[in-house]
Amino acid sequence: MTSTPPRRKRATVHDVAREAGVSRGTISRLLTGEGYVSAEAREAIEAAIRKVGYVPSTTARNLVRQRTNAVGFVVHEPHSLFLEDPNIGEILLGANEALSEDDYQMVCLVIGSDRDSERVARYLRGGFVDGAVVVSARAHDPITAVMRTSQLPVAFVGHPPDLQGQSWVGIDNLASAQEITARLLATGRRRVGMIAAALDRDSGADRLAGFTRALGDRFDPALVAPVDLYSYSEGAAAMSALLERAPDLDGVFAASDALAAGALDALRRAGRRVPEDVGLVGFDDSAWARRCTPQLSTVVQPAAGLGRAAARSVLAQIAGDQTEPAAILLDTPIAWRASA
Amino acid sequence: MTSTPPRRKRATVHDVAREAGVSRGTISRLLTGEGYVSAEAREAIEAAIRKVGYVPSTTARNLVRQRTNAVGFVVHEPHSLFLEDPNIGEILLGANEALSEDDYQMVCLVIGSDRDSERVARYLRGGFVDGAVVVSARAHDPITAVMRTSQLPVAFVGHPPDLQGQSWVGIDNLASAQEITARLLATGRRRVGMIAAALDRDSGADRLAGFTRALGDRFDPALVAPVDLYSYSEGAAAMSALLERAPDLDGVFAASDALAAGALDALRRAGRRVPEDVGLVGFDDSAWARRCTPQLSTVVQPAAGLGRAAARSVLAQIAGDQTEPAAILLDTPIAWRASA
DNA sequence: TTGTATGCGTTATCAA
DNA sequence: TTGATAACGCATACAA
Repeated sequence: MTSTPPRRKRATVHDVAREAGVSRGTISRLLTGEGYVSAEAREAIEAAIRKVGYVPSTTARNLVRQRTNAVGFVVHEPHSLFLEDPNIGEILLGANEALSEDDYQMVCLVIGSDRDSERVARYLRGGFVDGAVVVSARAHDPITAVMRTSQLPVAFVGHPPDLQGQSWVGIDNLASAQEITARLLATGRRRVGMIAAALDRDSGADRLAGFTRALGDRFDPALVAPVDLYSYSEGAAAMSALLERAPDLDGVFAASDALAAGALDALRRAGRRVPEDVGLVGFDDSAWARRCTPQLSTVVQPAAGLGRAAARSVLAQIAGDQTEPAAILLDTPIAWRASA
Repeated sequence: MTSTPPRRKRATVHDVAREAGVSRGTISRLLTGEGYVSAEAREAIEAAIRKVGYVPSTTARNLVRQRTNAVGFVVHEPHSLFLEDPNIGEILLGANEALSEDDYQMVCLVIGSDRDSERVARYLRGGFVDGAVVVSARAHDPITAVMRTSQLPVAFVGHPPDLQGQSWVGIDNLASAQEITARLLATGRRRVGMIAAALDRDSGADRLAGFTRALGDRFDPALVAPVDLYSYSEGAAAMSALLERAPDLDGVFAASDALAAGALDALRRAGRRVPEDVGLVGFDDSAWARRCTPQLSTVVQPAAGLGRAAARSVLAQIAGDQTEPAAILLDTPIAWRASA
């Protein structure tokens, strides 16, 4: 035995053909399931395949078929958003499920830097995939432009503001924020604040708008604490700041459950009881919501459903069934628990 | 405007050649940076490329070059492990970073079903990637066998028991579990239990072994509560069960921070103070650890480092720099905080 | 039912 | 410095 393994060259149809004593065409027909292959030919081929250890080259097949049966799942990851956002994992699983049903391979591409961004763009346009699901894109992300100019079927989860003529799926952030705020007000709270986040994305801006609308005349801009990310620590910090500015606060709408969880701890540290002194509601119904004590009242975001819907849209576009760009809105029930 | 967009066929080198009035060879040399192309040729080509909207076909390029400059990142996802395990995200990011530095594209493939498993196997063996990082594989996962028979460069994060002749990176679960248990004992605890998880993986089994070894004669099997997943809810349930069996418990080692967080809540509900009545330590130093009150004392798992090391190993194998299978162990310092 | 020939869009080799 | 031409490994239309 030499120390370097022989690293055999991979076997090709050619090798199988020679071994089985048939032509390459016959083999191809067998593998693609086109039919028209005799029982004896089939057996000879199958034996030969095992013997030479043949595995079809997807690359070559893709080239001639002009499609890959793969769909990209592109996730932007500005500052570990990928880790903090509990929705992305669910969206990914939902998309994978839908693609898997049609025997499409999901390839997840994460963009963590400008360099990644360019490489992913090359990958997408280079014919590696037949379409893409893009999640958590922000305004002016280069990938948005790439998807516009390339002819690739695409569906966005959430819609970056500069979207045009492309499909997206999402929820009605404004309406659901308005609804849960109204519900919080209905418990008798008089001084209600909000921890807003990611105002440069539609989700963030719309949730704030919904909050504002629900409050109407009672809206007080001083009771809004804007932060960058939907994270636990930002929630705690914002809550402390809010309490400092308005000690008489008796209700809070946090733009995500992670923020709410942070806020909850900050409230506890400040000696406020929830829900007795302060009513608290969140958004997402992520794992956070049930983990908190008391459990959070929150807007249920159908994350897996979003992934599925986006994937299905891409598949429909690939199949030619969906030629017009579509906007799909999914329902967002409210889970009313103990925090308000 | 018709309702169906014209969906132009993509331009090829051929088109560019005709437009620029040069041969395909010259274009190829320009694009691949081989040199030997005159200034005027370059300009003509660049103009032509813009005009016809040419984008090189990665598929065709891969076929002739016999490599893709892509590396797979395979993650098994039995029952939403992907969502619960905070390490995977970090590992992924670390791997992506290392691959990105060498201008390799990371493609993340998630296996959520048997069907996925087969498709991913095809994808991997079909020449779609030059190598793969495999994370959280269990014993007898089909993918492990696939990686063995295919000649693909691979590095596992953690090592499934039936690994042979393949590289892996990990931590010394046994030693670090032993160390933190000893440290817990050093605080004067006399009745120390453990919440063990995922005993069918090396990580889970080794952590239990380390715990056992640290306790020596004092080890009492009745104080071990085994669960399936490293999850918050399993931790809470296991802690309750443990308290029922052994009310005099004064110390707990949870096999992960998520478990510890669940245990913490269960302890609190049972009226036990941490760390006064019960000392609690975890494992991972994930976001959970700092989020708990009190913050968890825990073993620091270098998740991003694991991803980087695995990716580097694969890159080295692709480059031919690493011909022998290697086992790489990373350090695991202990973060001693307030929970014990 | 099978074999043959051509094409998929590149890169690489060699003359020119 | 450039241009023809042969791979790369497979699918497929067509002839047998």
